[in-house]
Amino acid sequence: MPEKPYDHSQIELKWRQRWENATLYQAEESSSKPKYYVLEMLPYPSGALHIGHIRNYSIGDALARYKWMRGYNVLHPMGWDAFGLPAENAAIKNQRPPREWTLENVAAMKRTYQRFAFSYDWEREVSTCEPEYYRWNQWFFLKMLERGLAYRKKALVNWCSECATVLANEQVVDGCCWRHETTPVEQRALEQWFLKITDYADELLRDLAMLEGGWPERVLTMQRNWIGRSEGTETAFTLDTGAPLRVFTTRVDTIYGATCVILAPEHPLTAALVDAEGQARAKAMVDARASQGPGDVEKEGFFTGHYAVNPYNRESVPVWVGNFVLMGYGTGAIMAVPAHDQRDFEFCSKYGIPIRPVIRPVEGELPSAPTEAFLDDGIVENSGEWSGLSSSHARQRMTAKAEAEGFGKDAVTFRIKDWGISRQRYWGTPIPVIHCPACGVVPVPENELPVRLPLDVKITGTGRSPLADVPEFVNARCPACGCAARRETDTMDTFVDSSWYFYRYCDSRNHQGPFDPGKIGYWFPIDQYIGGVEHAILHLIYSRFFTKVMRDIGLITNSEPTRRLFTQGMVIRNGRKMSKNLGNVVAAEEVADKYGADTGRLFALFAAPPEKDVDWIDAGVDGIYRFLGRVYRFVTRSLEQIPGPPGAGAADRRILRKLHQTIHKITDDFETRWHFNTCIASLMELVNDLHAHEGKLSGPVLRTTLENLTLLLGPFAPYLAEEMWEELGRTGPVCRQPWPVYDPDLAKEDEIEIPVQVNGKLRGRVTAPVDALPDDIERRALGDDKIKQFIVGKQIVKVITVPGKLVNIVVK
RNA sequence: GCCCGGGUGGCGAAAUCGGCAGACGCAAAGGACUUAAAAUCCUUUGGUGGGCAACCACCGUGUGGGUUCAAGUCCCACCCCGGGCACCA
Repeated sequence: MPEKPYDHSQIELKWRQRWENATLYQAEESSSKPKYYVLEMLPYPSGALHIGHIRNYSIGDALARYKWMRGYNVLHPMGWDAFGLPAENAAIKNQRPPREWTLENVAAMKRTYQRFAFSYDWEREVSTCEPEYYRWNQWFFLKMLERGLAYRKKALVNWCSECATVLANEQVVDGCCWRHETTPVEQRALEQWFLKITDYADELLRDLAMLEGGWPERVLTMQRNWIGRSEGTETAFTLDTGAPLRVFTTRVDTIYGATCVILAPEHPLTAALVDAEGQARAKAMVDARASQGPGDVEKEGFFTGHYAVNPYNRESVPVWVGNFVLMGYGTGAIMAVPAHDQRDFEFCSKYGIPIRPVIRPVEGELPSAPTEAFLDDGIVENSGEWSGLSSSHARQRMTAKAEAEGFGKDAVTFRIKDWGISRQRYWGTPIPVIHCPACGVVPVPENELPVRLPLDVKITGTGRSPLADVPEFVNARCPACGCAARRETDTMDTFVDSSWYFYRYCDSRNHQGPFDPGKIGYWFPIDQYIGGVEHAILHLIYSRFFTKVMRDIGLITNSEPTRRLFTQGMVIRNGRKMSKNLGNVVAAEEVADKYGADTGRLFALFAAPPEKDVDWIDAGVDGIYRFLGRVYRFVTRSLEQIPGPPGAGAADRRILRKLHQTIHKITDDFETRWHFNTCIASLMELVNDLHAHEGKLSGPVLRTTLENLTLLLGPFAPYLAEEMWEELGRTGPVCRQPWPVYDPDLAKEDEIEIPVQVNGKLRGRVTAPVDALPDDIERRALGDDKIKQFIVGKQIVKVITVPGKLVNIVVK
């Protein structure tokens, strides 16, 4: 039978048509099989998939197909993070309604997903911009409002003038907007809605321990730092006005070294203590901080003219205002201990404030004229009754005293702040409350949800929410008293949408609630979540928070959404992450046109191990295309050999050995480290061996080898595998065939070559049976002619024999 | 500054537990087929030196030390690249 050329377009078109209406990838609702929930992060529908997306989804898809073949009931869904700013920007630019633009993009991207044969259960598709979805955002918001987890306050917020909206702290990168990297974030005072993630700060931190082993250590560390728990003491100095001035410190053991107290410029006491000139200076500090990027900023401050009394030693110290003291952390005021805190040291040195050491090293002297702060714990000195105690001991005793005498207490502070979710934008979930002149803020009753986003809205991109200019939307009746009232016009941060979408997949058509808790009980937690490391703190903290709130509401029983997380590396091109914004994308469709989807998928996985960043260069894609063609032609021209008689030649044994070694390698990788680049390399080796033994293989061995090769290829190149399966006369989708079974006996070599070193240098090789005993191997090594040249006339000190690995002869 | 990654041929990479460095692929060179080209197939390909030759010797995993019979892999110090955090009291 002549070989057939590899026509990727024809093969992929044929199977795409056959799979179109199939239920191939649908998860079973009730099944005796073990469940497996594999999830890739849902994309923003920007219009086109690029090769960076393909890499992400090829990893998840290979895993999903492997798990099906291993007999799991697999849930592998996909959806759209469909709200967000680009739709509004596109609307301004092209005069297109955001919804139309978004739906078109979704349709185009869905076609690309299907073209690449990603195995999603599209019956469960979720799009966050649909009222059926966002009504549950609103519902969760009302639940949080009931529980005091959603609240409103006037706050200094991060404002991006480019987005014309507020940003969460997590969305500020290097002092600039995360989407507009050159636009500095300004501070503005606005009434904002917040979700009280700080109520869960302790639990979010503690439960990271549950994720240990299943999540990358790097992500756990980033979350720990972000939550930023620190234990210390809150204690009150007494101002000369008689008012208390509370400070937070982790080093109360150094308080006898406090030589001044410093307020944040926006601290309420600052305005109360200083004159108009001082207030102007403080305001200038706040503004300067907002426009400053990261990096070392010169410490500045001024004396308020007031003093405060240290509660421990009754000493009166000056009260300063300092630009480096943060209002948002601790109490917004610090005691400055220049001898034992480097920042305080810099500040006090600059302004001539005394530096008084009170901690000495356990083995050493109290420094007399320090040139930098001594930061370590040590022995407390010059501190009255506490002198002589160790730092940690002193902290406990001194805090206990504060508590007993009522001027202080144990305190824990967090770096994480409440999550500001108000956005002055149109294309997002309306916040379901009504502002009534009589009743104040009134929640929209549950049975009136969803509060629908009006669709015919003029988007201008100026300052306030476009919804404020839609009278039919704004004008409402107060649900409580019925009088005329104004609807909230802010919409929610889109990170709310993505905080719970993976629950909705389990029951995406439910109209009674966000989902049926029983279905969550079956599918959760997610067995494997796959996405970019750029979401390590934003999405991955918010969604953990939502899970805990949902649990406390009684909707679910799990405390964490995700058992295992895999963060794949970025695809870099021209030195930047591949992104439509940066205009450096390689379009998935172009690769599929030229080489086919299978080649695109395989190449994305072959370039590097999946956790590593890859610099995208097109060179190399030809090699993958050649490989797939080589496999296909080999199979088609081998078909007439397959009915041939059995045999037991050396070629048969060698191919079966290689086959089982390959099965072992790939299975092991799926179960452990996912180095699909080497999996593909091992398939290439197997195919190279097949070519080397072409014409020498018996029919049955040829058949079993080609069939298993097809199954091993299935998770990576689904189209070609399906076509080969059919050519081989088999039926049924490849992704539902049992995974090949590794036979260690067949994989075993019978004779191996063992390198022989003399004094650590490779000098020759001997062959020995694979299970030869060390004595036997050593005898062969010492008897080898080549080796003899290196040891003759010398004294053999010792011989190290590692069976199956090497022999090292040490001579003198 | 602190905390993670990483540095291996011309290039992407491999070496999973301290045991033959460079699997697999790209690119390149040579050859077969072809009127010719493409495609395909075969061969060579870390560096230096030597040999007609199958080969042989020496060097080689960012740099310098160390441990070990044996180091890309472990330890110490340093350099460079990428990422995260960065006045968090």
